[in-house]
Amino acid sequence: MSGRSDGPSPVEQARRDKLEALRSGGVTPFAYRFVRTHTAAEAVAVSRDGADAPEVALAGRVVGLRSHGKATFAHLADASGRIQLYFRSDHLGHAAYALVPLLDLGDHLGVRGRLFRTRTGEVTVRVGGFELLAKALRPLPLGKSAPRPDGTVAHYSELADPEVRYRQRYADLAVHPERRAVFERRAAITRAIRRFLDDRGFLEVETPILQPQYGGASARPFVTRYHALDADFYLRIADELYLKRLIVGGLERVYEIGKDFRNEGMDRLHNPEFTMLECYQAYADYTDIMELCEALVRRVVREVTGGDVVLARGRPVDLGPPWRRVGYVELLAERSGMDVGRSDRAALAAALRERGLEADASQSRGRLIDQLFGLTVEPHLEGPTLVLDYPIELSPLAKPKRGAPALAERFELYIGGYELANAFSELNDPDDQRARFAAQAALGAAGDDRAQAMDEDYVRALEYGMPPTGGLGLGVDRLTMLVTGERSIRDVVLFPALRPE
RNA sequence: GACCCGGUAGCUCAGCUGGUAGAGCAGCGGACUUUUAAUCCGCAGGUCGUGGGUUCGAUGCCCACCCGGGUCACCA
Repeated sequence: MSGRSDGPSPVEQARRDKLEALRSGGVTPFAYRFVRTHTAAEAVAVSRDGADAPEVALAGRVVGLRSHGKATFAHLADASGRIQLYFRSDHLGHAAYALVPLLDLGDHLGVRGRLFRTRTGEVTVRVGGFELLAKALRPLPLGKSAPRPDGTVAHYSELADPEVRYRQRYADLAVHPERRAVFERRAAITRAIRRFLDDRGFLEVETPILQPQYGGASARPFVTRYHALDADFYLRIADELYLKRLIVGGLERVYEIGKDFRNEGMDRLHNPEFTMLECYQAYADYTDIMELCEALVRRVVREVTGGDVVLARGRPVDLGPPWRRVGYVELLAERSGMDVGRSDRAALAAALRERGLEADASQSRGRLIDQLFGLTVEPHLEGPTLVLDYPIELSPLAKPKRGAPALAERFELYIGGYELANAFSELNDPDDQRARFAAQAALGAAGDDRAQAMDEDYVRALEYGMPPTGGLGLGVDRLTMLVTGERSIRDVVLFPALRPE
């Protein structure tokens, strides 16, 4: 990677030489503002042939340069697209044209001129005047592209190294308009989520990220030091417990879209900080949330893509109704042959070892079951599937299932082989909650570092009375992957976590 | 964390069984007033990820480390 050495590279030196030449020619190479009349796309749209072709003022980055002696063609790109520029010595005047060779790919330029069409029909600005707005002292990896005979477009010398793309996202975005489009879509997704929930009477709230005690999920936290209080604080792993406190407080429908932080590994599906939607609805149970979840996902996908079909792992997945609803235990029996209701820890560990996993019977039953599920079931959940009724020991914040107390009223949404959402009928019996926390604390004492801890204040809140409530957590990054067809979470997070350079 | 693959010019890549590196694009100089991967002529550009080792000689082989990607394991 460049940029760590002391001096400028020869290419950079050439640009600095031009910078000095411009300065000594009286040009200010870093301007203060430029008033434009059109974007590139607007200019192309309004262009007409003939004498009344409109005069435009455009600003953008130089992304192509073709010098022909006393004439030069260039392409200027802004957020809307690109447009061709035509500099002519006799049209611009000798003095102004003399500055054209001092331009480089990547420079920001403001241009004024009348639109015309070239012989090949491309809308082009006949530049009557231009201003350098910002000199690019470092060469951008601007690739080239050309149409192939089969109609597709061939790209040459594109920025391809994923490390550089993530570390220097500014360069990636500057050079790849299609990368910018992914993040525009991401914003459209969160807008659509907000619109959907606002329409249903949900209140958007913000709860602490910096917490004296973490909870609401089974995960290891990041720990930080709060000097004023001389105490360790945690970056939240979930919004859950705070949002349900608000339900106790009488905010009947609340949601939050925010960052959670989990001190776990990173891969295609996991970034240590990620964006989660959580919403809670009083007087609802998990069947209401199933309806809400389906409607939410389908509406977001439809608003952003215009259809019901998304790409998961490169394959199309139809999100049209109905979505499959199937029991967790049933699925596990179907795929693994194990009846988890009857299997003890030794049998579960043996089943895991059969499948090549290191497992031993000292792990908690819940954890063994969950591993077996992850191994045998998850990868097969291609189409949208609501997996229902999890073992209760995996779900310390969910109500027992009516008529089947070994299970919890909980579902997870799977699409494309990965988990997208998690929901339950929220446990609102404070004594039961206290007992569940105590059981978790015992697992923690036995060495499970993801076990949840007793939260006395949360139990106190429940003691004031929480109405029956349905809650949902949905991974916004993963939803974005689905909607954009991206295969890695790093391609939908602007600045994914990386090792320090 | 384990395993596999990779790191060579600004970018994309080549480099045979070890003989101190090549191409295209970008850059620089020249020609060119409707080109569009512009073209043509010429030039320059590299601690071959880092540090050791083997060897007369290492980009290539061996070891360690750094960084990334993929797969698996755990988590959303």
